[in-house]
Amino acid sequence: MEKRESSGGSGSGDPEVRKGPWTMEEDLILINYIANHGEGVWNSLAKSAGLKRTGKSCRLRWLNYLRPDVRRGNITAEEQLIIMELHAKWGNRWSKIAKHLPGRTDNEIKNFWRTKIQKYIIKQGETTTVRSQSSEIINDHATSTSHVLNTQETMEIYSSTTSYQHANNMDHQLNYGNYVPSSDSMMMPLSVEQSEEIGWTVDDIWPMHLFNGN
DNA sequence: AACTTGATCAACCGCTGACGG
DNA sequence: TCCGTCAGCGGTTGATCAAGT
Repeated sequence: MEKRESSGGSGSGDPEVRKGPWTMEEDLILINYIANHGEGVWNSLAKSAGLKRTGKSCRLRWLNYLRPDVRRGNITAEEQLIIMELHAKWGNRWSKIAKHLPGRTDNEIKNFWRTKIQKYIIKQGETTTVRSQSSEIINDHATSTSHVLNTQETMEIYSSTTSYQHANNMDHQLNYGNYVPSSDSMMMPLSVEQSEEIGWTVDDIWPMHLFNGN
């Protein structure tokens, strides 16, 4: 990795371009700048803000982490159902899937799929018929009733398909955390507990940026 | 307690399509 | 039409942490 600067014309030739994890200071600069000037052309934004980052990096950081409407924390059972259903329909169109999960990013959904679901499916061996099959069943449950599924029910649905028959084994891997059945559960805000173990979080930054004036 | 292994996720890379000159 | 720039997307990597031995 890191053999050369980013492609696609969005990279700068600047040898001083910073890479790697973002610092709190960088986050603050980016948040403040966007709060004052809005999102714009990312390359010029990065320069104007005084960040030694590529526009691409700034955009990614903003979209995946700093945006105020980014919802962090565990993927709920309901969200998982949606992900599986849409993935069955569209495949790896993560951004498209993410549009149906308010507050979730394509990166997050992609990671979730790869680390949880795909791994499980690979274990089961086959995939193709699985998706449509589970999708149909999920559709039945999700659209024909107003009832919101809880974790147990979600797993039962998966278990009812031949290929997801061991899905109960996922239970210990999938941490549904504070899933709260609600007609609007997709919009449930992130709880404090969900991010408390990180040294600093976006929650720390947003109030700070407000106090920074502007 | 020390080491190994596996899981998670932020961030990067490379590609593609849209758009404007 | 061609070319350069940019945003956006999907795949991949690597750091970190937790669990297991």
